Amino acid sequence: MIPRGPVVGQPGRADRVERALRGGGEATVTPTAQRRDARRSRERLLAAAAELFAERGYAGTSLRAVAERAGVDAALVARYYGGKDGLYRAVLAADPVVSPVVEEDDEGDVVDVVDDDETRRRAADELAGLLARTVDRWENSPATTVSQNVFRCDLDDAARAATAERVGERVLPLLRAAAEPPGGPDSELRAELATVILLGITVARTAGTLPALAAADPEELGVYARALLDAVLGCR
Amino acid sequence: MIPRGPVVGQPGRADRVERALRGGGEATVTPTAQRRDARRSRERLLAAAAELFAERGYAGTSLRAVAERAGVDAALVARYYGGKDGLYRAVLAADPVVSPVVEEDDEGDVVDVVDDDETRRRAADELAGLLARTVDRWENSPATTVSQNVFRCDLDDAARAATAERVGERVLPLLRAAAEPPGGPDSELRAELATVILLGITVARTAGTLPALAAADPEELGVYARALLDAVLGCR
DNA sequence: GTATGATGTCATCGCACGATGACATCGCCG
DNA sequence: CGGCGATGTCATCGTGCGATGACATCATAC
Repeated sequence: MIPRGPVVGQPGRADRVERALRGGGEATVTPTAQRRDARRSRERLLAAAAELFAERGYAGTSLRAVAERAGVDAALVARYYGGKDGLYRAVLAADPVVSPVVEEDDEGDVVDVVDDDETRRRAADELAGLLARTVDRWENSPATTVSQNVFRCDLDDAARAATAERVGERVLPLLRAAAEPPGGPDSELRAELATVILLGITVARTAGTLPALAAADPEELGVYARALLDAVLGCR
Repeated sequence: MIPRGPVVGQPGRADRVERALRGGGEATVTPTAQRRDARRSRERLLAAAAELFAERGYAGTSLRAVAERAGVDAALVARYYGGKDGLYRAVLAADPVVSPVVEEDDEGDVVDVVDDDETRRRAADELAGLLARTVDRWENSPATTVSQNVFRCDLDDAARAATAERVGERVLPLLRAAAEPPGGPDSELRAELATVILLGITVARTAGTLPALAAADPEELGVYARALLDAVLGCR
């Protein structure tokens, strides 16, 4: 194709109608209604990237596809995340791994905690909660990128480290605390084996290669998962 | 770059010295010594592809890299396998998933069998054998492509079907036979859960994101795996 | 009203990839 | 010897990708 110079009159055609419609009611709260909202663009890019990286992997996901799903121009990835790598890192950093613990504190705010100090005391309760959240993910949501990454052998060092960090924050503490005897010789190995069980079921279910697993009732699956966790963690 | 026509005198410089050296001793058995051996080229391509697909995944593996590792020209992939897809399918079809059963029959030939008829009768032995072969893989070899694919969510339908077929041939029959009661209501689900445990440990170990799992002694890991298989399959 | 920084859009660059076909070389058969 | 099919080699094509910078548009400050 022959290179053309800039074209006048075409770009950025100032959708005043749409803008008037969308920005209508909330002028004082958010003067910048829909368009020209950097935070919104960043968040939409992050959400679209989280979906696509989980569905198609890093190499299989193009920035153009992410931008299209986000309804945003692909060049904004470079502006807000520095490039594909930065976007991927942001996705890993925001990955919940398992469904967040949603509790309301005294003021009614929603908080998401994996309480590291009290875990040992309430180990049994916490384990049951983790299992419930995992079963919840089996019901509703596909496996996240971090969960999948635990079983991916093609990660570079940075991605592997970020994955390990997220699993270490979100999953391992509870399982470590539930391993009996606490602090025993193999407690770390047993916690990681429990991770393989929980996340392995999650990921294999999303992958869909094992038909009975993909079709199984999540509650029934939870019963088996509980038995397996007890077997490896030594709870009874 | 300006297109150039064919260059005379350069290509195919007839390494007579190397050929004479390598083909030296076995003229009658294999007249075509090293060069010009289609079978060898095919096999080297397949072996290199199996390594690289397992290390870097499908999208992360280039045909040029496969050809380089195989010591072969990249165009031969098209000739012998029709393209990248065909090469990948060939790798899946040849994937042993777990280390092959090596037995010697009466004539001393080496055979690799997963005996489907006798499995039920010898279920316990077979399960122990499968576990031993899996532990052996933990000692020596990285997880194969099929094993990894059980936990990959970015497969197309053909790759998923091929993966399911290989797992169904090589792993599931033994675990199905070991599920108690045999043919019970959840035997299929339990066999698939056992697959997730065995292959999940294998793949996560190769992935290297969980440090204690990656560093664990294979024999000790085998003890835990055995307990988990017993828990889900109902053997005791 | 105008200057300025923030935000969004577009065209294009260079690169790596898979695929392809033309051509060279070899071994064999008559 | 001469033809021919099998095998190997090379150059190149088209494509899609990530990255980049020039430019347009908007919101706000003054």
